[in-house]
Amino acid sequence: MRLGKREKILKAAVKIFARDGFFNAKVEEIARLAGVAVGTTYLYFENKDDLLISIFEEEMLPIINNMKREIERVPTPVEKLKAFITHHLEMVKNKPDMAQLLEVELRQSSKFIRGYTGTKFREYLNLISQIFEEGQQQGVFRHDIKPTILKQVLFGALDQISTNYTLSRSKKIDLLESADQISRIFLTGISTPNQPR
Amino acid sequence: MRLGKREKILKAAVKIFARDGFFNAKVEEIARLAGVAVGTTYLYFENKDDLLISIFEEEMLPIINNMKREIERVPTPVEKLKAFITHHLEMVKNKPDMAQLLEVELRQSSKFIRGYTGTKFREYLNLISQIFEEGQQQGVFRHDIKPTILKQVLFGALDQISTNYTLSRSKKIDLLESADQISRIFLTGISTPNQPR
DNA sequence: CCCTTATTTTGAATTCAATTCATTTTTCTG
DNA sequence: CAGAAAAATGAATTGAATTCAAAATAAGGG
Repeated sequence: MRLGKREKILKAAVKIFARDGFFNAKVEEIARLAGVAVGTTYLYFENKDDLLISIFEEEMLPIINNMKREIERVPTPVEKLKAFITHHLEMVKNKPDMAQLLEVELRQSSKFIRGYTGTKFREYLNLISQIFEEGQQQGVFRHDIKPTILKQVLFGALDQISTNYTLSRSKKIDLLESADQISRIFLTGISTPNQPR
Repeated sequence: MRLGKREKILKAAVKIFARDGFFNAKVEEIARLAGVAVGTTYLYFENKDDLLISIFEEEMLPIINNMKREIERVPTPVEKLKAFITHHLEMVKNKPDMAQLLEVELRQSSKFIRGYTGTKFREYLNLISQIFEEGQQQGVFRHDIKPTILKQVLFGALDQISTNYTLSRSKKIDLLESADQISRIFLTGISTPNQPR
């Protein structure tokens, strides 16, 4: 039938994965919540891994689009990078279930582990390098840093902070403050030295 | 018996985990390679997770000690931090099996996921914040950055680079170059602004 | 409408590996 | 060396992912 049996399963999987974690989530539970038989799940997805990867790829779409919009809201590369950092951590705060899925659970999928990082993830990372390259062209960012390395370094930093936040039961950590600190470190770190006036 | 049945199992587990990955590794194989029965494994370790965590905690010991030695080799906080970065990535290069275990497979253990990060890991991270605090006291590092955040941000950056290296089949990535780039970004980022002379 | 064929769905049966535990083997003690 | 304690074994249990023969549903075609 047309009206999204696949969608139902995906929605259910997000909930169950978020509640129980990828590993403890039972395919049978997902099927039950979706209102289908276990076997049906395997009609739409190869296996549990594939289910997780599919969620990832699907959920990344709006996230990437949001981020692009957020970035284009401001004019300069410096502001764009700040916007990226802040917005990324805001997302972690606002959609903790999804964040947990993407940051923590995803790493448990063997497909992810085995090198297939997914198109959408790469696309997300490339937003960083694009901003950086733009800044280099305008002369505001240093030329002795490679965009490919920078994008990983910045993402790694953000991801570590996010993971830490997601895992810590008591949400004492102030993500907004973290965003500010990261911006400080990186913007100073990558900007061309001020001309001595 | 005294002569390390536990040790044998640990050694075997390192090999099998590295070869097959945590998830695909079979406890039976580990037992076979160690020359014991499956059941024996469960006499020394609670379960597969515990085996992984134990490897981690045990292998971290020499790594931390090495790192401490390496750091103490140089006098200034700036050089210490550079040493940390370089040495961390050198380790990744020299012990890829272990690196893969620690970076990638470890994240698949549900115990790790569920917040128990392990004492040794925290100790390793704290090496960073200690260096940084020392630098702050000496006035060479900025005071508007929190050591707790910096240690995560720097580790996250290193870890992302490492993971990427570990996963990429073709070892084209030059870790030494990455170390240099990371040093540049961070040292500029966290140092107190040069006095205009 | 009814029959036939194709498509979708089902859930019981299979499979695979982690974990358990009654039994056996080894070590220790007096 | 007997008997008790400790350590080790591996066949049996368990739990969950995955499969697949059978049932339900949809789609045509006359």
